[in-house]
Amino acid sequence: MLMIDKLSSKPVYEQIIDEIEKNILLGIYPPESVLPSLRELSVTLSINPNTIQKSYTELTRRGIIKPSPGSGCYVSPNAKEMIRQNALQKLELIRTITEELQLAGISKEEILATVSAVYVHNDK
Amino acid sequence: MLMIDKLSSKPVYEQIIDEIEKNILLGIYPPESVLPSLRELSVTLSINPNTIQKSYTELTRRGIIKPSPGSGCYVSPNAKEMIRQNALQKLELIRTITEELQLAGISKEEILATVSAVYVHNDK
Amino acid sequence: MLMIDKLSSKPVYEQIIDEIEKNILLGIYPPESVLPSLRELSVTLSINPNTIQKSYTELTRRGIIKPSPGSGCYVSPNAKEMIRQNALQKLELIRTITEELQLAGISKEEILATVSAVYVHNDK
Amino acid sequence: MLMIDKLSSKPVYEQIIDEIEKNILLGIYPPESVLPSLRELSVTLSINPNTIQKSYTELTRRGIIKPSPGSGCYVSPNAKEMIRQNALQKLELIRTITEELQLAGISKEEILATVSAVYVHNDK
DNA sequence: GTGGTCTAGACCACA
DNA sequence: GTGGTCTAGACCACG
Repeated sequence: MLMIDKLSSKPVYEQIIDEIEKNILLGIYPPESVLPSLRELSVTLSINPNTIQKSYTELTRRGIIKPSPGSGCYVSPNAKEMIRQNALQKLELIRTITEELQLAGISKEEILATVSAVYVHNDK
Repeated sequence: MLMIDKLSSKPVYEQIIDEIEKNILLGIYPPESVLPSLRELSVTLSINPNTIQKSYTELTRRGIIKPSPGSGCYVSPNAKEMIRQNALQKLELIRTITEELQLAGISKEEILATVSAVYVHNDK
Repeated sequence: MLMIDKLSSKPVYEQIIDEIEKNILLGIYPPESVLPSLRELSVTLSINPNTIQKSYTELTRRGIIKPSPGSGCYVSPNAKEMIRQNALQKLELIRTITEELQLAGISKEEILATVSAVYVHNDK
Repeated sequence: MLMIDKLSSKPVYEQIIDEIEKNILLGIYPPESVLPSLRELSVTLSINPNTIQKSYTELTRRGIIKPSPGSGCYVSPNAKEMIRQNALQKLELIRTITEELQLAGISKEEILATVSAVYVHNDK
């Protein structure tokens, strides 16, 4: 099941992408398996099929899923690796925010502690 | 004075906010000093006055500047502290992104290195 | 017998057509020989009979095979010639793509090299 | 003016992409210039704004144009180079078709002649 | 049934 | 005004 918050400022289609990537990483959607159909997700999430389609199109462009019209959408064999590659681009975002924080007088230690806390927390 | 990139993906009004905050932190706009007028910025930056106005309104909301009807806007006495408090909220964003990166299989070291690189680089 | 990749972006029914044409050209399906039945292909390839049917219908339309009610489909005597004629239409597609490549600044030599490489490679 | 054939099998949004790329290559839309707005194109071409949007989104993804919400879409400074890079992927398509033609018994010379004819024709 | 394209019309943030 | 997102509903090719 995908968790979508329609009131979030993050676009719904991006939330769907993130949730599906998460499920693939967690093994809920294993490689080669079939994803829920556009219409099925549309009904269960109460979201317009076009919005789901937009998410699937982007996932396809990233090489994470593979659509087969008339058959369904399948998780790519190398989906996890593709997700990792796309995630690396977020490091650039980290860099940008860090620059802003530095300028505002936030110490390096505060940021490093925030990052480390995430890893420590989930290592339990 | 203010460096604005109209083609940036960051909205112009946010760029103006960031630039003014930067100038305050650098002491270019000292506490109690008067900021450039709406019209002045509008002309020198070739930017719609409504956009400047939006930036000033947001800076006022954050307690960083104070409007003085008829005589422009002034830098708040505690502007630097207000900027720092607002920046702290961005740490939450760092946390969210870090969680996504962790799930995608990015190591803690990669993120810490990215953050450290920013501080090392600007300490030169 | 037939190599079908269900995850290919090329529709399955087109893959079937191409594979059958290939087998005819290679002499695996000689003129006047009988083709595998709909049910047989459907079972061995795990493909919907409607899809096989669509391929056979198209091959019939092209004059490459001939249905014989009650006793399967037969390879036309002039099948190879019909295949060649249909292939010639693809030259038009080559022409269209070439025009686009030329406009984009791709040199003639790059395209000629690509084409020649295919023939050299398969002449081994 | 963009030439769009709504009856073509090629999707309208792809035709729009191709036409805009063509105009950029021809210098009709110079680097840094503003493209027609979504609504303007929608009216002049009698095509739904969402379809135009889809084209602009893809052009943005390819790094050919740069949207600036509230201001318009601008041609990237390095648009021509980005178009060339994307065009190179079409060489792979040429390769695939050539393989099919070879299998069908089409000689290398026929294909080379087709390609050369395009360049000779437009060199006049 | 599936994914892919297109239209129509609405709402939002931004300039 | 601009681009971006979303909904609603239709049609197509494919399996």
